[in-house]
Amino acid sequence: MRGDEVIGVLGALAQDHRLSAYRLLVQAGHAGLAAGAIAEALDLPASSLSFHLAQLQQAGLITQRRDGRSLIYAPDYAAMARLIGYLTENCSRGTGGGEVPGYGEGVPLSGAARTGETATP
Amino acid sequence: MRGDEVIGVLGALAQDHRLSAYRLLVQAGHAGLAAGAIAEALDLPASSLSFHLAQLQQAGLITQRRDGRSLIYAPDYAAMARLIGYLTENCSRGTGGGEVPGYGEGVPLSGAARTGETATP
DNA sequence: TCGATAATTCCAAAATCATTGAAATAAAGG
DNA sequence: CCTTTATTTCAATGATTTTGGAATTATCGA
Repeated sequence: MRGDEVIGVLGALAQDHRLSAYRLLVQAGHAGLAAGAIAEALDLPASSLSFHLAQLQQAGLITQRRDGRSLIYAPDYAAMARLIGYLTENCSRGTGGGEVPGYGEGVPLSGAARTGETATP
Repeated sequence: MRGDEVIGVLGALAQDHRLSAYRLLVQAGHAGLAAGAIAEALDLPASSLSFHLAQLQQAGLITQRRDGRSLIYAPDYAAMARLIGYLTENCSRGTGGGEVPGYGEGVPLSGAARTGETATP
């Protein structure tokens, strides 16, 4: 995941209406929710919600599909997995490579870092 | 971790200079870096960097300590761990609780979700 | 105490982001 | 074809964020 993509995903989630909408979609799971249902749940005007959903979609966090008159939004779990992978690998303890062996708090590397797993298989 | 704290941390990281600064500090590890060293590495005017470091500190992502004339910044790994925990528990697959048993991709619940931990209901 | 160094805080301009009503678009159902 | 329902796009407005120079604060060494 490139740095500018990460910024996009973080920025998309760093807004209360958008984080709420995303969480709602995660709760709804694979089936997703229609835009109207989200607007009602979050008590937002349709046009405001549309703006926020576009941001989430642009960041790759959610997908859109049409079902009759409704547009159904659902989470793209892979994007979140990639974000978590990035943060774990690039922004967490044991990541720098500059630590003096035997120094520090003695906490071993966490699973993904130790095994060299990446979030984008 | 409360929802508004998460927004604060995400917002703090969702800016390229700040994400770069934070990554630099993670690389530097526990020893940290002086503000001037960060400013030089990122090629930023001192006052701009100061603004960004304040944002990161306010979000709890970094700590500040004085060493002589220098102010040394270092990452607070626990804050990042909490963010990753929140995203894993509240924003990832298997988190909703609304899935039909036996349906879906057959991926089992992750640790925190399985044990019934919640991030702040 | 003075001068130099390392930073921050202050401030105003510039840029970006969020919000909303109204108009436009798309699909369904008479 | 016309109406209803669902949602997006547009344009205007207000709010927040980012920037960087100038002023300020803290520390050190002579």
